[in-house]
Amino acid sequence: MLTESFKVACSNCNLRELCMPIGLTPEELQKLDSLVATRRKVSQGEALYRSGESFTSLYAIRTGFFKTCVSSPDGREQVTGFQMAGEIIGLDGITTDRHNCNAVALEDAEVCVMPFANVEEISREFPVLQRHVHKIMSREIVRDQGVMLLLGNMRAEERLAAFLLNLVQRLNARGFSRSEVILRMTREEIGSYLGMKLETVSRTFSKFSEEGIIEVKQRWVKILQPDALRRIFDPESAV
Amino acid sequence: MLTESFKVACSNCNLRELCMPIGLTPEELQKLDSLVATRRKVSQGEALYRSGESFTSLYAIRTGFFKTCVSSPDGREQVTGFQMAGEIIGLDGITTDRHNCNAVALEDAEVCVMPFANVEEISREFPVLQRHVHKIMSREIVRDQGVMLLLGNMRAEERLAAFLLNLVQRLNARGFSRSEVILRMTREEIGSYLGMKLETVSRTFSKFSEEGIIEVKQRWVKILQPDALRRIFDPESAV
DNA sequence: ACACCGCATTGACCCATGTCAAATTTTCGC
DNA sequence: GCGAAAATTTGACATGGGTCAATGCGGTGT
Repeated sequence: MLTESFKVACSNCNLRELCMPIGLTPEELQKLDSLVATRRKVSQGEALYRSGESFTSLYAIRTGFFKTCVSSPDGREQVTGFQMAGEIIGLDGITTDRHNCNAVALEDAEVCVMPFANVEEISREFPVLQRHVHKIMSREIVRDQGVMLLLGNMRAEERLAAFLLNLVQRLNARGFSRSEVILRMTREEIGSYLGMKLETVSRTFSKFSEEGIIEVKQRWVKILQPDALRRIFDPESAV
Repeated sequence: MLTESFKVACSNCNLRELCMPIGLTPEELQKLDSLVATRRKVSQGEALYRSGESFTSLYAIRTGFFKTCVSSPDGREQVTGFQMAGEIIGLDGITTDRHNCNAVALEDAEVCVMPFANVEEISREFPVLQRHVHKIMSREIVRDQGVMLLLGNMRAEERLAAFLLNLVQRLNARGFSRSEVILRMTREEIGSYLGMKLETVSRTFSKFSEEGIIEVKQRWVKILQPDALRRIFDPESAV
């Protein structure tokens, strides 16, 4: 029993700085512990939630890697994001009390289930959490605007360069290498996210590889010249 | 003085059902009145806020029409949305305490200035407002995902059809015609929003016009066959 | 150890949309 | 009102990325 409560406590979680507000006092931290009701394991390929299901909770990713995607009425699928440990998913469900996209695990994963009623209740008496929730939602809005910029204005190479840089930057913030990645998603999923076909993704990887900017072997990618990627994405930077 | 306080009161605003939670008691309504600090007029072409400016307030549009846009490091501009009366803008500033996009009036406009500190304070003691704020942010996230789907998967005709349908639907909710619109934005701005060039926007308008689906004369558009537009956007619907 | 199957790569060709250019209409400052 | 500037339309042509098809690679289960 003690071990159980120990296990689901944010106060003891090594991802706390990623999910939760920073610089909390011990008492504040304790309040946060009641946010998380349970944990839930999601195995590779399984959905954490699906579009249309009723919305009850937000989820903090503890381990694993997810994609979120929406589909058009005629079945075309758009990946709207890739999420990793420490990120919060489920925000799309708040407006209509039903989820508006699918969240699928790209590798075996575990999430902290935070009933949204808890989140709202605790944020009312706890301004630091309230502000944090607002920031998380706003951050998602800003991220989405960045994706629109990619999709609306950038060419294939720029999209893929931006994608790789973003990915390693986030992995690096979690203690992984800033130059090597094992992609958890297929070429088709990358393409869907970036608004291009899987063949184009593959070709663009090959092109970067021929130019010596990266080294690719299937899912494994090594970034040899990060500055070259930055320059593709933003010709002015790092010139 | 009385007239002043009368003027900025949500409780007397005819747009209340659009901006604010519905079904409030008179006392609740009165609480809401302290949300809005002042009004601000923005004339056509002027920015309500710009990327990089410090964030202090959300804005409820009272009259007029806005676009929001982000730019890439090398200056390419992406319109991320068009906003009309009753809609809330400024959410992008919450994450970093700085605005992350520009909001520009496409016609003379007036907004209600809601200092975000007020919003947070009042929503702490007022769960209905708290929920409402969360829903507004979530709605924006869902809208953005829909735009990603448009940009990532749809062809020019589908994008423009979806754009027109969305626009008249929102105007209709505000009491305007569901078949006639005067566009407040240029072909270039529509194109930027939809990820296509202004020439393509113009050509697609002309194509719809030749097919008898709409009638276009510069900024004035009349929708003759809304079902045809729906079918373009979603081949299954309304067949 | 082998065979299968999903994923990735590569090539050849094509098309939707971008690019460039010119003519026309509308808007707006003076 | 007039003239300049901006917005729109339309045409001719170019091209990035899509489509279709064949091959290669590697992980998985038996």
